[in-house]
Amino acid sequence: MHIVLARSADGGVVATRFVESGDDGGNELGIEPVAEPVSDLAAFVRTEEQARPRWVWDDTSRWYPELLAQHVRVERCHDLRLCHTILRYSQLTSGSALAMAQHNEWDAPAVAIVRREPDGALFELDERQEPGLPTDPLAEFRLQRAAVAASEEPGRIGRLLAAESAGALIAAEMRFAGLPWRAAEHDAILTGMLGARPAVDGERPAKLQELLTRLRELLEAPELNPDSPADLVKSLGRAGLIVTSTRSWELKKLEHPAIAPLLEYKKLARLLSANGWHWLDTWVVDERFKPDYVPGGVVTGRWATSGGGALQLPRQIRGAVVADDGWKLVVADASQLEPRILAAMAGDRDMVTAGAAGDLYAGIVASGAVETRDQAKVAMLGAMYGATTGESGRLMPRLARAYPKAIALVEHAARAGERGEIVSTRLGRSSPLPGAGWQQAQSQAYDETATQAQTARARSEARSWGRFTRNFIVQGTAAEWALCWMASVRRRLTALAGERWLTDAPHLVFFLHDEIVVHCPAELAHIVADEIRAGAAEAGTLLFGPLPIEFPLTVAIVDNYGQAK
DNA sequence: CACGGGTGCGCG
DNA sequence: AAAGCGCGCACCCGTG
Repeated sequence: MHIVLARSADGGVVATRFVESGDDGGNELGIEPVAEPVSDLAAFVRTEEQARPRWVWDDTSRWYPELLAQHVRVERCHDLRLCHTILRYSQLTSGSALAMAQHNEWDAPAVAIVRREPDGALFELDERQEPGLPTDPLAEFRLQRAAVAASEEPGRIGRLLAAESAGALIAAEMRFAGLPWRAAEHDAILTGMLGARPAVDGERPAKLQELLTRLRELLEAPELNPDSPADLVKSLGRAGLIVTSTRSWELKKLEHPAIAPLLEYKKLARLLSANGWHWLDTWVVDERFKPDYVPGGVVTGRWATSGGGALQLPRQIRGAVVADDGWKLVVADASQLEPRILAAMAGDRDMVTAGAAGDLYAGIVASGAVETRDQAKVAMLGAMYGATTGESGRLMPRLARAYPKAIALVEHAARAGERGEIVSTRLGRSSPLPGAGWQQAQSQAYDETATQAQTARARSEARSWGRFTRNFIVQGTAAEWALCWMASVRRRLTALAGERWLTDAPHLVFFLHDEIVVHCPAELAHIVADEIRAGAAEAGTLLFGPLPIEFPLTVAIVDNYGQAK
């Protein structure tokens, strides 16, 4: 059963039930649905949830947080906006009325309803301000059902929509629970590396100030601001150090007494500005880090974040992520996920076999394709990213001889992209088309009047788009695997919880593309680890059926995140 | 003063 | 060793 929730013009909530009608594939929605007003949303959802419906709503981020705040969880949902975006572009539904229709309000990104102030307070923004067209979830849901039903692969696209929606629920729940964060520990890390917090915001902490003073002396540049690349290049030049950029790896090649303190300054300045005390004040509230996850925020289907930089948490400060007393963190990451995804997608049995023993790169070396593990790794990255030069570019052909099926798959995706065509992931998320400027440059390149520079530029842009589509199928399918994994883990943890509320039982607290963190009572940690492993196996089957491919995990049971890996 | 592009670096 | 994919964020600096 589905229950569609909508907001009426007067701000009230209206619910409409759908009951599946036999085996018609879901296109027809059976008896004509009746809308009913809902006065107490939380109570309504809590009651109806016992029948395990799938809740249908415009944006999970606009409905679910307030339910969670009232301690109401839902098992399943259908996020209309996220699903609309998938169906709009998917090659599996390209002939549908939804895909053929003009762009409309469902193509617009969800509007954030809260913003975070530096003091940690939440600032409420207006509800969707843009006038737009009135959204009709019911009509949109019908269009989406029809698009899936008419697809040649309703199973695949249906699984993708379910996984994407589950991801939206998980994002809201992780935001609600937050990542356990010890502000005092974070402060201790900062103080140890930078010196005490300055009394006045904006002043440099002691260690940074010392480094700056030394740098200015060593470079004889009393006014130097190392945060300004232009200023730095100039000052280095006056000291006889000619550089075209101030990137760390570039500076490392130089021999000069100022280089070591400069690299140290850059490292500490980065820590201070990205994850210093200001970040701590803004994003950590009541010993929890609560970032805004953005499911589907990346074209490939990966999540993004908005504010807080949750997906870039530096290793330096992971020691501040500490489990509550009597609790543990179970940290699990999928080993070598993307190359394994590639092997599975291509059905390349030799590459699958190479990874079967645990270390795919070691397996590639054992097959004789390359000599060292580092070579295997660099060559695989080159294959997935489209390297043409350097060691990676040189090693790739050897990989192609050893694993023709896997390499042919990414080469095929690259050629399609170069021609301006669409490619798709395993479950049917499709790449966007290149922009109008790209198309125009390509057609002009074959024009007789095209200059050599124009032709070269067009070729370069074509190859660049080919690298994007080459990577899209792998990164996007890996993102699907991760969503299925996480959805499975969530289901298993919910079963484990019984009647206990979300944060009183094992629950997901972090997700990082191919890695998850579960916060759980210490005595359940080993059971949780088993469930996480079972979830990975389930995700593999969901995507690749009976293909005997393993997605091995590295699982660590720790007190703080810094201890993992 | 606000805005936006460029740079650099954190993560996968 | 620094090439090839996807991001977000802080900072600098030129422009309006």
